[in-house]
Amino acid sequence: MLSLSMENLLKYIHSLTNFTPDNWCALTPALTTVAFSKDEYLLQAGKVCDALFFVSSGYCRAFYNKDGQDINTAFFFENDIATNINSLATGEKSAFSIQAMEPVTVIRFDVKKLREVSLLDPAIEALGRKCLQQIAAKQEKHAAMFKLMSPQERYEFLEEQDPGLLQRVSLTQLSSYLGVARETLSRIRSRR
Amino acid sequence: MLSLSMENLLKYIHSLTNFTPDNWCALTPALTTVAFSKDEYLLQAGKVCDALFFVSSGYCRAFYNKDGQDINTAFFFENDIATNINSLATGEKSAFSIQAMEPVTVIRFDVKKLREVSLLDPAIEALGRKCLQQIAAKQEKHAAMFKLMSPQERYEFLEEQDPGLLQRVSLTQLSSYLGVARETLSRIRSRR
DNA sequence: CCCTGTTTGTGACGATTGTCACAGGTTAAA
DNA sequence: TTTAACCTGTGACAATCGTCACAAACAGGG
Repeated sequence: MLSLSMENLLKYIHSLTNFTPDNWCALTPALTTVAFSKDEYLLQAGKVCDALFFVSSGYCRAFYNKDGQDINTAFFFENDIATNINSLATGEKSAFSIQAMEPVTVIRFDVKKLREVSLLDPAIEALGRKCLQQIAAKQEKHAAMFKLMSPQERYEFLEEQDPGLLQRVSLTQLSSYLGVARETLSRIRSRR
Repeated sequence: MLSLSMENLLKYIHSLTNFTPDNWCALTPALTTVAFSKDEYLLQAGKVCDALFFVSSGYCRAFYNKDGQDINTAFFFENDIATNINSLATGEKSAFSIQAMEPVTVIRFDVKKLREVSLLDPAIEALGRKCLQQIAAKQEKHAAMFKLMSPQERYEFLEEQDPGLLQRVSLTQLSSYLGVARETLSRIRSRR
């Protein structure tokens, strides 16, 4: 009997790639279900990232700390994958942290074990590539938002593309994600 | 006997992953060497991206067109891989173009053929994943630059991290890459 | 060598945003 | 209910940047 978290993950995997019960069996040794309470860290800046996290419930933020200030660069909701690709690939220390914003349950992919099981089953390698693609695509969208739009346009873009995010993330947290001061975001909201 | 371009590519591949002569033989059917003259398009906005380009000589830019204005989001020099991951993965039309800024020679990876040979040789799938990682890592760096730094800091960051880029890219082209007006970049330069 | 088109530098000015200060609201624990 | 901590709204002001206009420098073709 699968847990609810595992069922969500299985659905997610099937949306990406063909996956047989055998592939699933090969993958499961790399997986563990983990619960984080609010404000706990999934990944701390300065440490090497050695896992991917499939968010099953709750949500997280990724943030850099610049001169004592937090700057959010991503939010991860249900059925998103949170990780630091760079640190994962190179083994360098992570430049940002990932933190639970609510009580969160995730399925943790241990990278070391993932590498082992990838060798045994190429379907897992293929899944890894698909996940990477998803993450890269999400990054590219967010980056394009910054390069092409004014702060106000960025806000309006999110209203269209990701209204759920605006519902769940507080103004203070959202402001740094949009690259503006908290006060400016407050004014953007009030003038509409 | 391998061409110079192919030798460069082989070096690049070996820097990413272990690759046997057999792997190379399996890969070559997906490769062609292509020359572009200055201003020619490797990829046009509105068309679906069906290839990756390994830049062997010369350099290219990726740019969005917003309200008639070009906004550069990446430059690809020798031994970089230029493509649109999103369009490649989803089959959607590309939102940006890739254009030769000098006479350019590339090795073109045909995606359709790449998918065929990946099935035959898992080492090619693994190479694909490594390339994706590289591209995603590069994207993440550039995005972080935008989210964490002021225009002046971005310029100074490039001076440190990528001085070659500043040497080869004209002020006008560079300004949109840094997210500032041409005049502002000129002033940033003059006040140092 | 000159001419033409393109690129770069600079001044003036207005618009947008960040910063600082503080007031009103909300939430959760005592 | 009260209190304290936190989040949000708002005004004033300074700093930064974009826009417009034009001059200077540069590059390539005749």
